[in-house]
Amino acid sequence: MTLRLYDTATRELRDFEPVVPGHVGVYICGLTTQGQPHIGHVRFTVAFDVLRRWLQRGHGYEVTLVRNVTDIDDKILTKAADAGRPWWAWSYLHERATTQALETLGVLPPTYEPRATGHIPEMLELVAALLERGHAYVAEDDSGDVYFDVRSWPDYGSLTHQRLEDMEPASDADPRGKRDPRDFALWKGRKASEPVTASWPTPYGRGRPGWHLECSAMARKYLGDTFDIHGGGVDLRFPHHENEQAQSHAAGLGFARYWLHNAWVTLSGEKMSKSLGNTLAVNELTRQVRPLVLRYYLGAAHYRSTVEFGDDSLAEAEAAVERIESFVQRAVEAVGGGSGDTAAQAVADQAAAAELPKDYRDALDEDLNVPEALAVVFTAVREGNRALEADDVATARQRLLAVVAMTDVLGVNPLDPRWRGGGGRTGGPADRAGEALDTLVQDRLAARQAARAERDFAAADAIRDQLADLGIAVEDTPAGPRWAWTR
RNA sequence: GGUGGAGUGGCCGAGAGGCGAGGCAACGGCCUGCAAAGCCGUCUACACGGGUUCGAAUCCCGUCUCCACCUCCA
Repeated sequence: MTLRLYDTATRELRDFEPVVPGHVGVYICGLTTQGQPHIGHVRFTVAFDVLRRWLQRGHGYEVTLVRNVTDIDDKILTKAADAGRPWWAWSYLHERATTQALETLGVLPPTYEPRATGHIPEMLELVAALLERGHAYVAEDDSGDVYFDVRSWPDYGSLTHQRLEDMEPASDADPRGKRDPRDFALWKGRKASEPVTASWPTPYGRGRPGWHLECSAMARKYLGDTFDIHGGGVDLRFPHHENEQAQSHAAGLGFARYWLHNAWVTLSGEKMSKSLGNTLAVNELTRQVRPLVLRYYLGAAHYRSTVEFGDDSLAEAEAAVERIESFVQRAVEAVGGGSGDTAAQAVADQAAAAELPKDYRDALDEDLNVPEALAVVFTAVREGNRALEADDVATARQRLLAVVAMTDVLGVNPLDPRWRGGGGRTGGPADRAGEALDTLVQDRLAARQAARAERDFAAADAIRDQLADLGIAVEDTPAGPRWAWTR
């Protein structure tokens, strides 16, 4: 089946066909570097991480994923100034924090992550093209601003299906030298109050890029004049993406062929955003739950559905994750012939080549229907558990490989080595401290087994209680007792 | 004012004319020294009012409520 994606521009599901057969170029934007990353940002990258993995694993495409960093804009300059830091230091600080948060959550790194400030010549090239074609003009007030002339571009508004006359002109915007209040800045002349380091020489005077222009310039540079997919959050549709499209098209470029937009994580029904101050930072939540659980939570809903963050959200996600993990763990032991990393690795390797169930493929092909794909995962988990109980090793093995392969595409594969080192529930000995702990716990478990053999259950339970107080849960299985972290 | 989205069982969350998605929670059973995990089963919902249809959560008309964008914002 072919992949179908919901395209914002046409408001319908469209069969996906890349420009270059076998290759897909994806440009996503939205990561800002004005502050600490919150789970709203992360949801966006998680959604497109699944898209990327599905394009690769499900369809064999070679994917070039470009995720931009807009490292200069009004907000960064303002916030940095307030903090008494250079704007570039401020931006880079948060860029690193963001990269780290995404890594923690298992978001694969993009193919490239270009910074706006590294692409000034490319942007000026676009400005020159737009001026030459009559779709831009230099402000007549000597400000050094260059504006896009929206009335010169009849198609303006087509991405978001709005007519120019219906748009409310930016109320707060300083009209400066605009011919029409809806014109937007391609380039901003330097103001005396702004640091010189935040300006570059141009034929129109010193200045800095306006928001929007960097994406047009960088997408073109790395993905070509016409590329496949452009993604971001719904709030970026207008003005950001509308303006990007207008300036790129007006410059004669084909630009994006599919527009994908993801919905919010809300808190008490309201969008989580920096301006509302109701954000949940990634590093705060990962103190409450394991990264794998947070990743599951953020990726479990359909990307175009709003997700409401509630008190029980993370606990539910944790229960769901543990259901998958506990099957995988039991199955690896039964099928892989051991519980060590070697057995797990062998299973992971085989899963990488395993066939994915048709229902699962169909679900993801239908505009990345992750919830439906997860239903297939859980069905396989149940069938696998049943097979384990019936000692049907062949079926258990088949379901195990399917579950591992399916969860891998969703970025929540419990066997993925990235979740080790404190991340994994099974707490496998990932380092020397872990090994030492495991040895000690095994010793206690042996003592408990001895007590149980003598039917001294009081003694056995005392050991279990002691371990429980330390956050270690003990489970008895046919293969013997097992321990795992409870938190 | 313009544009877009949503209202589903105790909760989360898919679906989009007929076959009980799935997860969590709860309850009953099996298993277990007891647990845990697992398995089996129970809880049969689609904002409201009309209509179309043999049949509507799904289509049509109307109403209500909520959210988002039009200004920085995943």
